[in-house]
Amino acid sequence: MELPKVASLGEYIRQQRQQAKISLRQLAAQAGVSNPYLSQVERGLRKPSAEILNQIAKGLHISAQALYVQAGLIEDREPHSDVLAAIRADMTLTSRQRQVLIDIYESFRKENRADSAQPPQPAAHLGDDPVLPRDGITPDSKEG
Amino acid sequence: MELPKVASLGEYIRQQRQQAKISLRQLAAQAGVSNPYLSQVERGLRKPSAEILNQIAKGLHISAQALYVQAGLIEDREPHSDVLAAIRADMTLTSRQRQVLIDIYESFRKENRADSAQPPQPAAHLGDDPVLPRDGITPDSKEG
DNA sequence: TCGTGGTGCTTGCAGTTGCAAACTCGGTGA
DNA sequence: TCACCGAGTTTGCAACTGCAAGCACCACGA
Repeated sequence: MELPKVASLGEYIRQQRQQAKISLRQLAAQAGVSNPYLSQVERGLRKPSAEILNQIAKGLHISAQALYVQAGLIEDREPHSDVLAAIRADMTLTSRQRQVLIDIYESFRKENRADSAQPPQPAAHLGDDPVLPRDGITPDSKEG
Repeated sequence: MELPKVASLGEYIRQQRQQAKISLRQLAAQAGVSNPYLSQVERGLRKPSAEILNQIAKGLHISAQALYVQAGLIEDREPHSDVLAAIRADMTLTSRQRQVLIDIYESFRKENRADSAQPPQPAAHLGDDPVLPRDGITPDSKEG
């Protein structure tokens, strides 16, 4: 795919700028970028780097992530569930560990889907085996 | 975190890659970038665009935001370690499954803490053995 | 001693980013 | 009518990204 988002990225920036009631040159100055370049970005003629995006976000006093999402550089929400997003974002894990958790999680979901269309039923044959050290874990078995 | 910025980005990527036990070329292939360029990025000779960063993150199975933070493109105010919260909030899992995931996650973290003060260590001995559901899981452990 | 296949690194180049300078257009005052 | 000012835009260029091709090195087997 081309970059469908880029077009809207510029519009989004321009929109935000106009809502802030500041001129292109003003924003350019606040963001520390040149005004010609900002002009081109707003019109979708250039695809700004993340660094520039970051500066523009600061100039607009909005979150950089909002712009990254607009630019298609970040998924608005992680493609799958929040669990996967959280696992992926957890920098205290090794990639190997991450992969294990992801594999297990996905297999759980697949299993739940496969067993029947029903949501989470007993389906314990997987989780039945403690498998791992339970130290001071809070069972927290509140299933919905 | 107390991590420097762009300079450490390359090191961080290399570290993550080596922990995943994959070669530079492998990661380059998985990320869809050229291996010479990835080499330069890892050595801090080039500053990758957000798009490339995004692809590298996918190749490493880590969140793009983690890399953006490393690159100094995003302020690190992401509540990244919400794995437990996400797991607990996931209604598609059975409580058993939840418990398994939590156990594993806790053990991973404990292990990383115990092995040394450093966050992510090889620590493959846990992740290496799937331990779990061999139903439909694809461990996908594509290591060397 | 070769050849083969695996690392990672260097080089040269096409394409892009981002900027400085200069431009157009509309409004204001003498 | 001028000159001036500020809005956004166009142009030309240095600097950079990212890739293809190829290099250097090492381990292994014939």
